[in-house]
Amino acid sequence: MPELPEVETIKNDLMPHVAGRIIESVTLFWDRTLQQPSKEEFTRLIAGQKISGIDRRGKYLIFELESGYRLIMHMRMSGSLMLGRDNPPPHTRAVIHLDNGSAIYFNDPRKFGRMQLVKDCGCVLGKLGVEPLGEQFTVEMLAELLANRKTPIKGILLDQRLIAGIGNMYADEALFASKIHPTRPADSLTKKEIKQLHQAIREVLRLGIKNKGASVTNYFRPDGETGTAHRQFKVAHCKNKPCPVCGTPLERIRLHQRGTYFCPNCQKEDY
DNA sequence: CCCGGAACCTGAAGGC
DNA sequence: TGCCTTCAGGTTCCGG
Repeated sequence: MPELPEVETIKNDLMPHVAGRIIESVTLFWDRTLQQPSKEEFTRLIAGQKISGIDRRGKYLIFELESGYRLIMHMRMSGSLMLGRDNPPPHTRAVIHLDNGSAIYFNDPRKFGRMQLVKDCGCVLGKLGVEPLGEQFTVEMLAELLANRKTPIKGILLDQRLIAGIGNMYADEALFASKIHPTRPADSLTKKEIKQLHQAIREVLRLGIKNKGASVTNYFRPDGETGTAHRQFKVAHCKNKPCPVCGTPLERIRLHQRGTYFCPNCQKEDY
């Protein structure tokens, strides 16, 4: 499940191979992968566009085109991008043909991933919250985001309108690292806990990027390799394993309709 | 405004 | 072995 570190890795891996290339055409194998504009307009507009760079905002990947257009992608649950020049792999939903004979395959078994071509990014990215690795994201800002909110803290971390890029895996990791129980009401966190959580969020995301993303399910890097970040996970997807800190069996609960992993000893429910 | 739940999808895993 | 059910979770939408 591509979250911020996975999308950042895709961006870094892809950049040297596509910067300066011209998109000759795009083939769609599953029409709903394209969100906007219409297939006809998209096909017409995308041909001949030169890629000047790639950016990332939250979990969105943004191809910057020299004309000013932006090709924005979201991998959702199972999407990944592959570089190649042979036959597209199984579950390829779209192919971006480049002018040197290579191609970017939009691979997405579950068909949840989306791409769209826009002139103004604002309508797609405008509602996103702060970049957790950016300078703007301070302890004070996190404190403001949590104030007066009764929602479980994990729900806040997953809300892309508040902080952009954290998903289920890294939310669990950040809460474990800061010893905070996932169901704690957001406004019940102490100043000290907020500071620990702030630091933990940045650390787990940076470690994820350093390890080229976590390949728990469908995530692959553009060269087909897996990331190694999941090997560093202390609780996420570690069902039935002992806590790496105290040895207590990790627990899994359902929160916000998501599997949530934590240590019942290190992350106390009461406060 | 907020919250919970369904929908979108397919493949893997678990139960019997 | 094989069929059937459940689960995986990012985002959007809808109803209360």
